[in-house]
Amino acid sequence: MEARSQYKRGLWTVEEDQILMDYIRVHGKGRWNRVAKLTGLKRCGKSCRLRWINYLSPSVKKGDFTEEEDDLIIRLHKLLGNRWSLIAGRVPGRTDNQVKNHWNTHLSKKLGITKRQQKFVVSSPTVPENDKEEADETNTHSNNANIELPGYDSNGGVIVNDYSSQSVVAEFSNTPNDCLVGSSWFSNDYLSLGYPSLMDLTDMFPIEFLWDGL
DNA sequence: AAAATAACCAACCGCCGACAC
DNA sequence: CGTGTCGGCGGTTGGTTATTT
Repeated sequence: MEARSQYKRGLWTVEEDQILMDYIRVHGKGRWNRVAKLTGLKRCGKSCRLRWINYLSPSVKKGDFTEEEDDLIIRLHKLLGNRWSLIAGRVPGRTDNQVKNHWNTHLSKKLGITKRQQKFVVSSPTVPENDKEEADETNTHSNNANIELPGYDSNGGVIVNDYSSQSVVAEFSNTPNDCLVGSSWFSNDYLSLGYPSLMDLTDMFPIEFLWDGL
């Protein structure tokens, strides 16, 4: 058991960075809890790992996000929701922390998205009244309650299979109407209003499958 | 110039799943 | 099967910097 007080917290110094980089040069990545033991660095394994991944790794791109990166992140977030590691995996040189911070401080404001709207509720079979209203506005020409898609239930929830045991019915907040996914399977009707965003489709399909639609 | 407020972002926290024993 | 360790994730905090009053 690690005594929390034995480890230093807060911002990393240049000296600490150097120690960590030296360790990784010799021992490679991983086994983060050994760093403190082998180097005397007073940082816990988690802190070391995070420092490497988010800052020290040569693959990390520093500096401002470009318009292209912004656009990519926006599209990916529409597709994946708050799955920052998945999004970051598609934005070369950016970490999940960078993407998350950039979204929360810049892009969500730019798009006028509140935190509440970013979240979705799992296992709730009901649609919030506000969302229902918005859904109706955006989809007056169809009665979506009668539409059933593979993986969806008739209440507008999506049945998310984890391929092992249970299924859960997930409920989603609205997504913006302009669907950027090419496949007709993901037409606007299914993306707006009470219908789930594409977020949990990643639980049903490989990311590569969804990625082709971007 | 100083205080108050907002914005930014690095780092921490709690939780979870995989794995070894 | 239970337990401990490790790595990974998303949400949140808090320190620093920039801007406003």
